[in-house]
Amino acid sequence: MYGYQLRAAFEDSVGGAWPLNIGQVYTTLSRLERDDLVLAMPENDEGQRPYELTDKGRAELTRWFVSPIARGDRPRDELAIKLALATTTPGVDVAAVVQVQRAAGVRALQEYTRLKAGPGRRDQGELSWSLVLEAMIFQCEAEIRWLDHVEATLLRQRPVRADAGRPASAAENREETTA
Amino acid sequence: MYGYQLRAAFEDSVGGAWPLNIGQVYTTLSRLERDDLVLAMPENDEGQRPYELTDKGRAELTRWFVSPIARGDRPRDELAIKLALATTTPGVDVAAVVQVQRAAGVRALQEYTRLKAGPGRRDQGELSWSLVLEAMIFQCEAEIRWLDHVEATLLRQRPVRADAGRPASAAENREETTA
DNA sequence: AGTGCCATGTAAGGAGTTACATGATTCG
DNA sequence: CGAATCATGTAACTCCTTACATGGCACT
Repeated sequence: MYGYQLRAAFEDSVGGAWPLNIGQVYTTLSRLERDDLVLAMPENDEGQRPYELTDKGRAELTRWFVSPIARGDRPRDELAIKLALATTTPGVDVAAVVQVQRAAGVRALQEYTRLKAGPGRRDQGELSWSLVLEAMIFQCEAEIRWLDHVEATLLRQRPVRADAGRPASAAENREETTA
Repeated sequence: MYGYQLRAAFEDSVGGAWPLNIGQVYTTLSRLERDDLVLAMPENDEGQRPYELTDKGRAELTRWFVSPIARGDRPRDELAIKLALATTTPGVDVAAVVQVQRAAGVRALQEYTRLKAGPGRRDQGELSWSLVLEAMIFQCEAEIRWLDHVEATLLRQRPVRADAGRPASAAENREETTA
């Protein structure tokens, strides 16, 4: 395939959930060629430059498919980091942070559910796209459950306060937080 | 705080789940200073260079705490992408990919559970660290449930085959897949 | 004639990584 | 004395992003 086709194939598979920048496709193909994982063919009559997998590239691809993704090379979970820092930073209303994020999660879940119930696609990418959508739904549900768990933990930790859920004022932050 | 302290504070909060490279701390502090979000103080007697939040920086920090993390700026889910591509790439044994990943997920979950039941830390970072650990547990459980769901969907799609779960051989990949 | 899509790239920058260099202090 | 830790940085690189530049081709 050539660059544009690769992007189209990727975005078709994930149903447009993660758009892929075309510029990155070309720079990545250059690196792959440099590392002998793909081979650039000469430009054809239509002005396109298709690439082929080398044996090394095919081996690497197979390795990727058959090895599990290690826990270690997962990206950091920004939400978990935010909550962890919120509990260790004075002057931050953790309960408010939890509530805001939970509401956003519920909204996202509704949107996903609406998409899933929606028209459905009549093309060959339907299966892969619905798998991706369901992955997002499962993740979103887990996030909401975790936030509920966090809230319960906080209530167990410090007893209920009358003003729980109220956002911290800028004034309080100025008074209580430091670099 | 100065660079080294910031890293220690971060790693304490997340319980060492995500190590933070010290080099990145300094380059990031430089960018933050350039953007007027922090202010570098002169080197003190112990040869340390503490930083202070500017008003702009404090406002940005508050904004981060009180706004939910948008769905759009989540990193791509490599596992979902792998499964999506596996279903659209000829010659890939999707069931085998699911099984390998599921087994890894179950192993990870056991490890997390062991950690949670473990000694526990007697310091002030105990709460935030246990929240992070539980976030990983919830995510891991969701991943396993999703993989089970994918497997069920595949069985509904194509009927059961006698050799399901068998990894694709390199030979088959060579014969059946293309760039 | 202009708009939009196909198709190829480049440039600049953020965020992350590993690796390296340098000096002070502390501990066995 | 040597090794580890504290503390500050730099360099090179990957991956990803936005933005820009260029040219062909099709459709109104």
